[in-house]
Amino acid sequence: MPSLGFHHHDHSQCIEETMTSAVELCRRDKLKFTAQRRRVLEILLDEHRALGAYEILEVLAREGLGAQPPVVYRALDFLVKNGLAHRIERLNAYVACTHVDSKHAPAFLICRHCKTVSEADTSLATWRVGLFAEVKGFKIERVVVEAEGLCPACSEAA
Amino acid sequence: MPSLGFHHHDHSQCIEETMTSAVELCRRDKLKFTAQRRRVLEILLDEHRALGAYEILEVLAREGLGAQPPVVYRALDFLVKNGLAHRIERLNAYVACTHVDSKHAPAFLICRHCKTVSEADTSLATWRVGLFAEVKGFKIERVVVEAEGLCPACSEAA
DNA sequence: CATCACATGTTATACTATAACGAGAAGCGA
DNA sequence: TCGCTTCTCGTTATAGTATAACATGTGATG
Repeated sequence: MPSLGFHHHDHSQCIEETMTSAVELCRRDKLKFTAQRRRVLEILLDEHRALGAYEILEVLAREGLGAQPPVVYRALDFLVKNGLAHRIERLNAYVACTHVDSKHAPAFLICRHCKTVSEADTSLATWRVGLFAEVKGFKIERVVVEAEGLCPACSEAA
Repeated sequence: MPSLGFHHHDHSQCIEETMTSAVELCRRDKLKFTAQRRRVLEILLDEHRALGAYEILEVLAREGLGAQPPVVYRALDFLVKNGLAHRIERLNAYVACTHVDSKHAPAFLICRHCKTVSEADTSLATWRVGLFAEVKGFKIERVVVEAEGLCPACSEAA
């Protein structure tokens, strides 16, 4: 089971790799990876943490890249639609995807204290629900799996 | 695996039973099942559907049971905290619980068309996530599992 | 170079939720 | 019964999240 999140890791490399994947993905799919979109992804990547749309907007505004809500929501829509970021429903917030390119049914571990988000690229978590759905003739199109709790670091601190 | 939702069923009985369970639960736990709280639960029970807080508020307002947002949010907090209702994160909306009394880690099937919500009282859906969390030393406190798609009826209609 | 699709800028507004304060009502021990 | 605490309720104001709608710009393609 792949992982990433609550460990120390070479973060600048982690950012770089993801940005590279993103560029490639956009080239492949003929998508426009504009400055705004690029910057929003960078902002998300800076922290393995869920950021609210307005938090991101503040940064963009400081940098002169857009000052109104639609700006950031459009960039986020783009990133989410193309699998470069995910929306965390539980928090009305957004995180960079840490498994670009694999088409995934992600599950998230959300620390309620430090808001760090760890993504499991696993469709496994969903098969039980799938089974249940089948019984009822329900056609699943998307599954949200979000676990909230305490990450190792915050767990110790407490 | 227990179920309920996309079938025809004796709805008035289904409401009555749930209200009875709620009354009993409140007596047992010495909770005050006030008129407002009771009415909000009834409103939720009327439909196996996720209702927004303001939708509920409209009904309350028409009936003179409260006109301001805090009224409905307080009632919903009470119901959710005591397991009589659930919040659907995906929709920022609320549904009556269909498995009162069992302490559950519910999973939901949400029809994106008719907004009907079916609740599976299953901690099964979560075990995979639990495994993943264990690996990472994460302490899970709550898991949100919400599947979105098309229910049998809407599936046929399409 | 005309045009079409898409990206951006901007204003206004809708929807969701909570903070904060004061007044009433119920439970409980002295 | 009194006084205390705790919970419930009413109300105002405001915070936080998201989108509709319309105008403008820009780049790719035929």
